[in-house]
Amino acid sequence: MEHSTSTSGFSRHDHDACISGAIEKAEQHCAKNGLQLTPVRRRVLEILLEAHTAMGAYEVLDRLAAEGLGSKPPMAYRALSFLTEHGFAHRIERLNAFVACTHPGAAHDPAFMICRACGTVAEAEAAMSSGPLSRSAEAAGFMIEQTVIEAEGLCPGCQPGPGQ
Amino acid sequence: MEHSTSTSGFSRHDHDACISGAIEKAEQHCAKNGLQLTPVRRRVLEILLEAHTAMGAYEVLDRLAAEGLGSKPPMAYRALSFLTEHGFAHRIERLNAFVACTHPGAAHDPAFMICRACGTVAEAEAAMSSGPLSRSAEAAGFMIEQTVIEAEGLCPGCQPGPGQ
DNA sequence: AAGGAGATGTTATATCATAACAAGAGGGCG
DNA sequence: CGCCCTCTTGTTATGATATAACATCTCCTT
Repeated sequence: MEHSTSTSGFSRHDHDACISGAIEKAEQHCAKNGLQLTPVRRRVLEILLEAHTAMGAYEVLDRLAAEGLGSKPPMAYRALSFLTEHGFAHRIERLNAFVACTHPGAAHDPAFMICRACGTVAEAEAAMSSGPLSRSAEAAGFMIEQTVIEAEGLCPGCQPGPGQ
Repeated sequence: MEHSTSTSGFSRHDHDACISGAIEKAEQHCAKNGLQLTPVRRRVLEILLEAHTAMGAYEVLDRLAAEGLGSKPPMAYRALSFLTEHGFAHRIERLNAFVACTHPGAAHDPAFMICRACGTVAEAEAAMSSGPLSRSAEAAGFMIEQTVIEAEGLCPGCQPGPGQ
């Protein structure tokens, strides 16, 4: 497996297209599965997509409140739950924060690279079935249901070195 | 502990020896590196080792308070910080909880298997350098400093099926 | 119109974590 | 010894994250 495009979070890209594309995919997925992408949910997804970085629930809530879409914690948490349950966003445990999924719809076992300097979060495929953890689990007889795989470090743009 | 063995790390082992061994290793490491394994720190490590499962900071604090070793959150958090900073314990991000390290001293990049039924946490070597995340990071030019690898699922003893 | 399912709005509270400052213990050294 | 320095402990207060519980509303179905 090789798909360097899945790690494009650190490279330049057409951000408007990336946002509208993700929204469109979410709409299609909801239409197909009888889910409601309500105004609040849609707006939260847009907010996450625009940020292109992990945002805390209260940070999202502040934006919602500023737009009159809700002012109490459950409003943000419920929208974020909906988005994460249906694969439109992911929770980053390390940061207690949320990030829009960069390739929604595709069944995946996500892994994240978090830049500690600029806060950018890039998503990659974990392909757990081939990893060392999977082998440990098999050896121990452990049945994996969900995985959290998060790497923290420096993205290419934030690394020191010649030319910086 | 009333029993010298228990089912942990998903397999039976001599729990008393596992505790005393870990404490001894911690003492040696501290002596060698000029660190102070004070009564509170030592007791918190023992508590984590006895539990052999992830414990929340306030759960640890309750135990400390019952023993007159401290009653305010910073007491527990400071001891836990010391233990995690020096590799005697690990934080489980998924659970906002802490677990004693099962093989302290060895340089490692830990991975965890968390049983959602019984709460047991087993530690495995992640061997990140050989995993898919490492390849994605290399492809993206991302410099990994720390990793969080946590699998949630069912341990052998909690899986449904014949004979259970 | 009645009823159900899902979504929203609100109150209150639970849970997890740290900033900031005061005070003690112990060592090194003039 | 007396002073200073560092580390640790003790305490107050607050910040940050998250959810339980219940009332209401909308829309669809019957």
